[in-house]
Amino acid sequence: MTPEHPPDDDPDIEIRGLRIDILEGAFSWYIRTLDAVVSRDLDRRMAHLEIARGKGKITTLLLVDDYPGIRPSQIADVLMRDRPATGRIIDRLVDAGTIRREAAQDDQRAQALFITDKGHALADEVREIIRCQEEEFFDFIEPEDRDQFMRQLKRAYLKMRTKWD
Amino acid sequence: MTPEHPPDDDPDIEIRGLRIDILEGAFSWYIRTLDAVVSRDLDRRMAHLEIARGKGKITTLLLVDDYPGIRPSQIADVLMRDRPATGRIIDRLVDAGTIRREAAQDDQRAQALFITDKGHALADEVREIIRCQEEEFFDFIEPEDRDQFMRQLKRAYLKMRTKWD
DNA sequence: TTAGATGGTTGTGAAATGCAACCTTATGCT
DNA sequence: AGCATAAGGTTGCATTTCACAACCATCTAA
Repeated sequence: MTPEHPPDDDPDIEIRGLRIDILEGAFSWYIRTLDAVVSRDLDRRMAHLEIARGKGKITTLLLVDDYPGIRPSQIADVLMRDRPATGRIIDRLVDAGTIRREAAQDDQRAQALFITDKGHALADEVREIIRCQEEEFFDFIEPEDRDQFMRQLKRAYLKMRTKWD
Repeated sequence: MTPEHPPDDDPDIEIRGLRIDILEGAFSWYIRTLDAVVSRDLDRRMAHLEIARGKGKITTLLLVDDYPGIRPSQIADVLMRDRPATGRIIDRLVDAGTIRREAAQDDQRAQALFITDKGHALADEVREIIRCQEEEFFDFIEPEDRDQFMRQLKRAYLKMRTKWD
């Protein structure tokens, strides 16, 4: 406890009177905890959509919608996942009738992915759900903090990617 | 595209030349993406530890180590998970011989959890791994950004919790 | 003493994850 | 040309997770 600090500035984290040890200062803990709650909330919002649950389908769907003919390996690259995982995400989207596989013209090994009408409509729904969640769920972030927090996240993301590649 | 912005200030996110649609401005996307990579890294660091993988075991282990006699329901509260999920996390820790269940003295329904010697040693290993990851993995966060980013995360976490309760 | 709240467990069904092995087509080197 | 190697994708496998609902036991308060 360091009551000198204004509580909102660098608060000691205490949950129901419990301290969480070293995790209190760990980036990983906050990121993982935030993720769990955000993802659960998102799952619920998408529960009726037959592409609910899991972490690559939304991104994949929007990518295919925006880039007709995009290849699975490009998607894997964005998702930072291996190809089997990416392939299965695509499987589910194809099964749901939202996207379609074709052989790439210039490379017989590769596939070109295209959105279907159903998929396009779904993509719009998904965009709306994301928009809603950003508004409703993240309303706890003060307006004046939003830009800064977003900038931090973007920077963290970009640097992490750089490291990854 | 708004080239007026200095690239490091509010960068447009582009991955291998691909834009990610509405997700580019979505908190959820960055949190979920960061989580995936952080968690994978952590899994690898803990792969040899028989409590690897998953999102509640570390917190639970440290809580039991710090608060002898803590109850499952308290842990569920910290983890923001339901009791079945928490119960199974405890199962795994018990199976691994790291903690022990007893009946709570004051309430026959409840359990009191205690760390074992093995669990205590493991908790120390885990703390060390967390420390390492914070240093090595998150080295992409500039030193001068660390405090601020951490503050943002803590605030977000605290407010999210408030909302949750 | 009886109804309702609280603490935990079990059962179920649906998925996701990462890894390794495998097939096919391009590409590059000699 | 011809052969080795890289790149694109798929399949199989084993492990784990997740949320929800139903269920049993105990405690508490009207």
